Amino acid sequence: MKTTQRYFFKKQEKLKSRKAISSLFAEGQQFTIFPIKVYWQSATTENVLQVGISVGSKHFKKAVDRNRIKRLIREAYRLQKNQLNEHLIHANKNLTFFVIYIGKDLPDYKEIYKKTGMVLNKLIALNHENH
RNA sequence: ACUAUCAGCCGGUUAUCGCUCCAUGAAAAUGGUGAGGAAAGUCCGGACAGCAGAGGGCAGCAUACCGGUUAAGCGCCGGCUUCCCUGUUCAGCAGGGAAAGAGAAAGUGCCACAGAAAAUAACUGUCCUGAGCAAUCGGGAUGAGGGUGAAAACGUGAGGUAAGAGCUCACGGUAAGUUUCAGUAAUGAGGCUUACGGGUAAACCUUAUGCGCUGUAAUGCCAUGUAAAUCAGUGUUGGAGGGCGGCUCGUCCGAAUCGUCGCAAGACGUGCGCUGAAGGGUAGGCAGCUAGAUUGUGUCAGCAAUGGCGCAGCAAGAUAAAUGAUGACCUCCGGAAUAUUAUUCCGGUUACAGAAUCCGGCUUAUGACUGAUAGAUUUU
RNA sequence: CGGGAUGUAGCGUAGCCCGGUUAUCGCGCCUGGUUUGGGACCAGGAGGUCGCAAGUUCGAAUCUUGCCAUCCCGA
Repeated sequence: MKTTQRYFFKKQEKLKSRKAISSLFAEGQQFTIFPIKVYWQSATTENVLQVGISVGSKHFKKAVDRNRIKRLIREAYRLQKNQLNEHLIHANKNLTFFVIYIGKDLPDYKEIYKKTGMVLNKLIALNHENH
């Protein structure tokens, strides 16, 4: 896979199954890098990486703000996920995780980019330990 | 220059990376496509879908000046009446605005405090009269004067009377009935008769008109399931239960029997109906799902809302839910410097806000610019 | 997407149906007393745009309408 310089984020990479999400909340592990909270779960079956993004409607009442935050996180994830993906291919692992924005203020793109990078590094580290 | 209202309008091009859907393709990929005036609130009205449909009565809900408009409406347009403001004038007229604008003269209730009394009025008063030396007390008539209050029993004047009173009369006001004219109608202008009985219906209510219920998480199909399964109660044909969605009348539907014991009545088991318990499965795909009371424009009819006809166009369909990120240039705005035309630099290019079945309205949120109308102040 | 309920002092509540005189109660708060001091107790007091706005009425926490916020239910 030398053509990983392309930064896709296709439908298959989104976490869409209602069942999978509820089991993730029930059984998955979690950590927080403010203002982002992550639930994650890994297994050693197929090589699949799926992610879901959400913003609580308690702090952001308007759909415009929620959509904006989700778009920013998605963009940041898209540009930085390749390292995580390569690591998973090497380890032959399956990872699903769910990102929740728990801050109260509208962030700007640079901050989100930085924090998302930290989250992904932490996920890599955690999976390395587990292995 | 400021404020208010109404109408229009939401920057453009391009590069890199990326997303939804569609088409082509074996695939890689290529091409096309992609959010508003409110997409919002869910306040009205429909379309569409499912369920239920022999009906009567009651209850419930909604609407409430008149006409038009529309698929429909608590919307919109035009008119009427009442009220408010402004101007002119002293009769009203003109302009603007508001109205949940049927009925209080069908009935019931309520009207705090104050006041004699808050709706079959009588504290003080006035008059007549009886008792008494007198002060005063008793009987009757009356509803004019008095203060209170948001509201006080048609108004003014005259007659009348023991004192008074719409008790009578003149003028005026309001309401009801009837009638003439104008108007499609609400209503207006008059005639005649009768009455004068406060407010509140966003208190109960009355009258008239209309109304089945549930909503795309509707609904249909497919997939999944030891599941037409298990346990308990109850009924089994003068009958459990159910429908006509609230109640009732009336009416209709409605289960299956068989075996054993017994002379029979009946008992037990089984099947079926109803109710409940415990438990199991799916919470995934497809359809519904976007071409329609459609959008733009011209013209005709109409005071207008709106409608007819012609021409051109096709304009999101996601489902943990696409329409994004970073730059560049142009345009526009603001500031600073050089400078008076202009150039350079810096900052901004946005408010409210994101489709979720689809339409027509209403309500609410909103920045900049352009145009129109109205208002007031300052400067010249 | 559809449906429903509730907003009253810092907190929890009554009053709302059927409008009326200074808006109720408990905890908390403040002041004073009691105590060596604190707590408890006693006495007194403050604190309310009744979620916001408009309307009906002589008069609105209460009735009506429109907004705002919070909470709940539904395949």
